[in-house]
Amino acid sequence: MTNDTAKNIIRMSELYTPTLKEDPADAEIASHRLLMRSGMIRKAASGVYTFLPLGKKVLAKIETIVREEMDGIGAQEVMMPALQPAELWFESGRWDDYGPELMRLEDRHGRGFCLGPTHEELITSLVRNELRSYKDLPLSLYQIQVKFRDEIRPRFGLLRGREFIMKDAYSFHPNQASLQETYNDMSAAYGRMCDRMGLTWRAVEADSGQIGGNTSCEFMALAEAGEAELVYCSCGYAANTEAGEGTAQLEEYQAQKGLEKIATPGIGAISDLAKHLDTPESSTVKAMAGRGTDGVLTVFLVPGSHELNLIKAGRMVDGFELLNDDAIEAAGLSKGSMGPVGLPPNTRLVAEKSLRTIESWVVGANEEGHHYVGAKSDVDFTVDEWADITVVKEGDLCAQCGSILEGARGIEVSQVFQLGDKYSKSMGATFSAEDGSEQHFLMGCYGVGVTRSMAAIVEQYNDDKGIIWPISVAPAHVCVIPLDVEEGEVFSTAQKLAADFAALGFEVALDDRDERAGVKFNDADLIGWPIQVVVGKRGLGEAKVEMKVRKSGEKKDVALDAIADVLRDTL
RNA sequence: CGGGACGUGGCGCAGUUUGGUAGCGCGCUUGCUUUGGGAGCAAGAUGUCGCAGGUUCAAAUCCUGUCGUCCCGACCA
Repeated sequence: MTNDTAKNIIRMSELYTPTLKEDPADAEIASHRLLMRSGMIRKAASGVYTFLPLGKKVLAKIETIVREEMDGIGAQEVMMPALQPAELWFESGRWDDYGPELMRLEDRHGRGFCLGPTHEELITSLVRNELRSYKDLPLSLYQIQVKFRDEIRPRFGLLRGREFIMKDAYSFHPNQASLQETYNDMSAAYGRMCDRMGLTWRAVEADSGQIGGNTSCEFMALAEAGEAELVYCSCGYAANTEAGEGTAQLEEYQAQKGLEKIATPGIGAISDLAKHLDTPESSTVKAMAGRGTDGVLTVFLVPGSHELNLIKAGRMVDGFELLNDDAIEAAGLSKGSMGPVGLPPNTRLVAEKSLRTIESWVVGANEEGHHYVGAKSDVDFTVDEWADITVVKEGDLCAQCGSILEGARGIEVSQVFQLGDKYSKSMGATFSAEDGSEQHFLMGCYGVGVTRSMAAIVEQYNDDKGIIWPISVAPAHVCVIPLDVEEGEVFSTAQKLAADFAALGFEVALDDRDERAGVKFNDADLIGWPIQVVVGKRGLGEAKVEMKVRKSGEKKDVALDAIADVLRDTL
């Protein structure tokens, strides 16, 4: 055994891994509870965590996977500052647009800075001076670095922190074809990363949010604890519900001869209305009123079973905001019984396209305590525009193939965007094209939540005993557990096995603590080593050790001289 | 920011209703015994009861303010 090999063995007697018997009071979801209990992380403040030695090892594993995939598609690693001058954010306009989520501060001279929540500004300012010719394009740069976002509500441990580690990559292109090519390479690399981390995932169509741009795709680790909802279809279509499109399956309210006003005293909510009429919510129509920056009153009609998608509404009406209760009244409308019949003049009426599949609508009568049944489009009211404006949901029909969409929850572990020229234009980043003209770069940006991925993996790999790390990200491959650490055959055999495993290239932990068997077994299960090799007097009498596979729980006795081979075959 | 809950040794909690000067389990220290799934016995150490005011002879307990934390919502890579 060389000294180098010995140094690579994680000695539990010296390792700082304070495991907890009980769940911490402030941790709810599995990843938060188990990462805390296994001594991998500790909280410093709400949404701010320290990574202890084992947690740090897992992070390093994830980072290695990310690096290998980035390097593999020709992206180059850089390191940008977390502390960024405010001027760059003035240039892009995001000093104002980003809102309170941006961590702002001043230096002693009163100059403005922020702690970077993302790095489009920084990287654009970097390359605009040095990347001058189309001959140098395309170029992809990335970094793995800490980010800061002053989240409204940090939660779920590592899933939504105020400080977190992200891999962010940025690409620069002379034209759309080049951007598309890199975007495709990145997407493929992201899929491979998820696979290598062992995640069960789906790539979904996404909204591009605050980052800007148009084409965007999110990589979701499927998990009940996830904050995102998504729909997917057997044809391959998948989308975040905030971005996706589907056709709502609606039901016709009992055939009506014509418009009929009915009294619905005290009924405001769709659920109450549906109950009152003994009809499904999907046979009713809900109206939502708001105004954009142009001040025109706009009423959106969506099926009672569905929600209005405010992102889509905002895309149709610039600066759209829903009216509050006072404004509803001031506009001459009645909250709880709003509808398309008898709206104030000059109201813009937009209806969800799925509503075309039903003829006779149940709608509000714009009069408190009253609704209409049997309202018909083009007879009783006129829709100005039919559009996709609902939040898609499970059970809707796929916009691409017409099959029924399935629903799931997911953790957004990464996202790819095509930014276009949003930042190169606002920040004046240009290059000389082949024909000699000055053109704005087309950009892409690509993020991976490294710490979030770690939590997502635990969400998918745990049981009532603890974490079950996939081998690719485990803090070590195998833990050798001697049941006696006094001088003697048991301990010396365990030490030799650990050294042998390490010499063969395995990552090894040795639980050389003077603890009882139960403590070691429970900690090993909690920490989640993929393989445990137990060395005890009982087995050693027959020259055997016990190997336990954490994932399956399978235990078997293995002859000492065969254990290395069995280990290799199992890993 | 709205709604809800909670801050008591390192961790998990009781005690607060009805004020009387702080307790349990785990962990920690020492010793003996034990040793294949979170050991037993014995002896110990550790608390400005989040913080600041106030009421009272007396405050963990009542009142006011404040800070922190978690959950739901709005928001968001």
